[in-house]
Amino acid sequence: MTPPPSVTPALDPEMFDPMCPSSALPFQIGDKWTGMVVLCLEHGRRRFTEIRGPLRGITPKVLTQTLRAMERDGLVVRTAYPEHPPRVEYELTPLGRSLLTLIDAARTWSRSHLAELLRARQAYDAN
Amino acid sequence: MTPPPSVTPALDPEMFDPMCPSSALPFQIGDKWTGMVVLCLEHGRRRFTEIRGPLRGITPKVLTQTLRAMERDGLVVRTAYPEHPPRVEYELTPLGRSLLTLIDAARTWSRSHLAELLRARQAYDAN
DNA sequence: CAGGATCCCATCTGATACTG
DNA sequence: CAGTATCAGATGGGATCCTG
Repeated sequence: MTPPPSVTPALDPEMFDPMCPSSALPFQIGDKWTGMVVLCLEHGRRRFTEIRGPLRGITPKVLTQTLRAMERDGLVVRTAYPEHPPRVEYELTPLGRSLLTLIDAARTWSRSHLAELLRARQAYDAN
Repeated sequence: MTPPPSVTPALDPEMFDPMCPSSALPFQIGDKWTGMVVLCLEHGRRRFTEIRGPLRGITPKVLTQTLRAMERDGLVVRTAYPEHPPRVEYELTPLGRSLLTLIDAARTWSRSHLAELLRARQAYDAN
């Protein structure tokens, strides 16, 4: 018997390619993982472990820190169900969802300019 | 005899109000000071000390680090004049100037949503 | 399953002093 | 003036182990 599936389709575990140079972006949403968490929650709520999947290598402690900070800032709501084993779901608030426009602006910038930045960096390092 | 004025009007030493909650923004351009440096250079090139003014409290070491990183990424060009005392000017490249659109997106987001974020934070901390 | 508790380290930032 | 050198502190992120 499979567990009841989330309302939303499963997250692609490789939605954040570690080889993608987005880590070179000259801007960041919140802390290191905040932007990726927002994207994980873009299409509906997710459980703790579900979010953890695409965030390759994040430890539970750090994910908890990230989610707590986001909850504090009103970006996500946390819902704990009194079950055993426990189940907790996180969902974007409208405020959290508003960050998507910023992430989109960042992506647009990247498509237009990131290659140039990386070229400049290589050229500089060649000397 | 006053020194030859920069091409551009002087920077307002209080253009970055330390009491302004922009430090609470859930996003950041580059490192801590990068976004502010971009804004300092928005209207033309500036000398090292000129940039340092509005960036209250930045040490020369950190400003140098910031500017070097920006030069590496092709965001600014550094021009040193062989004079005594030395004179160095920094100027945004078109790539660096392209960040202004992102900064603008951030500002737009702030105007619409930052107050709400701060309210959520206060409410959370009240418990 | 969803975390809490500890420990540790790298990085970032700043303070201070000095120099071509 | 525009840095460099050195040192100290804070902070963030991660590894590991443990638990309701």
